[in-house]
Amino acid sequence: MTNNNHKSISGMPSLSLFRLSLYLRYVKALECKGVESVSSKELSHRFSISSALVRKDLGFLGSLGKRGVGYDIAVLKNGLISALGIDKHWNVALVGAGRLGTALVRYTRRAEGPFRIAAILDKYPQRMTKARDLDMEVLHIDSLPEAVQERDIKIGIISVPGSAAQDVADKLVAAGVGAILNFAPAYIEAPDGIFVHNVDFIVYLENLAHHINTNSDIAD
Amino acid sequence: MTNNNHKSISGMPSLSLFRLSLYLRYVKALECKGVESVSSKELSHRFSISSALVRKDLGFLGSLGKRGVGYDIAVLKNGLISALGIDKHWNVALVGAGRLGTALVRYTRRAEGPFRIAAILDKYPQRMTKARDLDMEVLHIDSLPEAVQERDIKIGIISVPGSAAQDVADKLVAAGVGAILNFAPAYIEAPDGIFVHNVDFIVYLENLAHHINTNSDIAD
DNA sequence: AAATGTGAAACATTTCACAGCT
DNA sequence: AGCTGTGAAATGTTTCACATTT
Repeated sequence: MTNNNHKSISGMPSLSLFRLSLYLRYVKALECKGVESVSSKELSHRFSISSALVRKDLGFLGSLGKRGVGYDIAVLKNGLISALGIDKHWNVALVGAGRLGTALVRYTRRAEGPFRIAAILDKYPQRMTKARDLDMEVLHIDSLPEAVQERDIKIGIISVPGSAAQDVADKLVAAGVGAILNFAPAYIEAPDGIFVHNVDFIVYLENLAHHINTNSDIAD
Repeated sequence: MTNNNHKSISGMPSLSLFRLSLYLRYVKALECKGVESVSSKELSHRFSISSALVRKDLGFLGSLGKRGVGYDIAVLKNGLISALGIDKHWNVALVGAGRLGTALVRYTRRAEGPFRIAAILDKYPQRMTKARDLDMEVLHIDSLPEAVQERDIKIGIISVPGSAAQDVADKLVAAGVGAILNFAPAYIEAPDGIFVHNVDFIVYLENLAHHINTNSDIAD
């Protein structure tokens, strides 16, 4: 009975995948409290969705639940970790050692999860005094290819100014990463097969502005 | 012919709304270059979507295009700004003046958009030496209600540790904000009518890990 | 009795295809 | 000729409803 078999769930809706991460964090919290099992109903309340949707989401992991009982915390946690592909460590390169980049490095370390900042790079490594307390050398961006190869880096994080973002993305792709998380205020693209998430602060604020305007007419 | 009439597009798909922000940034860039008009085809290429979808999205703003020609840049820009509800300034409160918070403040200022950080708050304002170069007093979190009232703050940004996030969210809601942007590693909830975006770094990384695993079998 | 797992229905979003302007 | 705007079809996602299991 191996549990090393990566499920590799390709047909899962992308929103389901995001929710799996939320479930995992909640399940971990329950585990810390010593809880032994959880129902789709409890999860549905926590995240304001329907219990049927929770069951559909968890159905992608296989039949992990017990009818009449619920989901065993340990089984569910393992299933989620396996489905998310975080049952091993992932080395990450962070490009842009400014304030945001430094915050992200510290944040990743504190999370103590499967993600390791294996390299920090910048165009001006010597100027990055902000990053000094990170206990890690800031490399010049030109050493990206070697860093990615030698340190088996699969994911790149971009925290440079918007004007430099696409260029950095191209370099990350050329160096061989498989996915990019972009925090710069620019929509970047990558070739097929390279996954990109553009996380744009201003886009979220604009979204909220619209919602406030539309919902409750607080217009002036 | 007023152009102050807020369109208040309620029935727009939420993904369309996000794309409007992307279109706006691109349209602004074209405007700077002196371009006069743009087609749905060009926009569709830029964002790797179908041109029909672009036209559907822009259709929510009204019939702004000219058949056989395309969309006038100035007209489109105004339409997007109006639809997004950013044809006026929005005062924002940022809670959590650590590294991430400081980065977000500077980022917002640099963007020179409609969003103004009108108050920065923290549980330990005096300790926030990182925020010193922001040229703004860091207030104690207890003065949130007065700050929100006096400064007409409609949006709250949370950049505190995950354990404090829901508590801060509750305080923001009590103080009267209409929407919350949460960067803390916690899924926070708010009453109906208050919009929340949970932007969770780790969730994005887990998502990418899954995609890499699923797509190209780099699994050892 | 309680909760899962799942087809089928309902709903939402995207693409297709083409009529209608410029 | 070129491009928008838009019903209709296709696709994707969520909810419903209930048989099934503990």
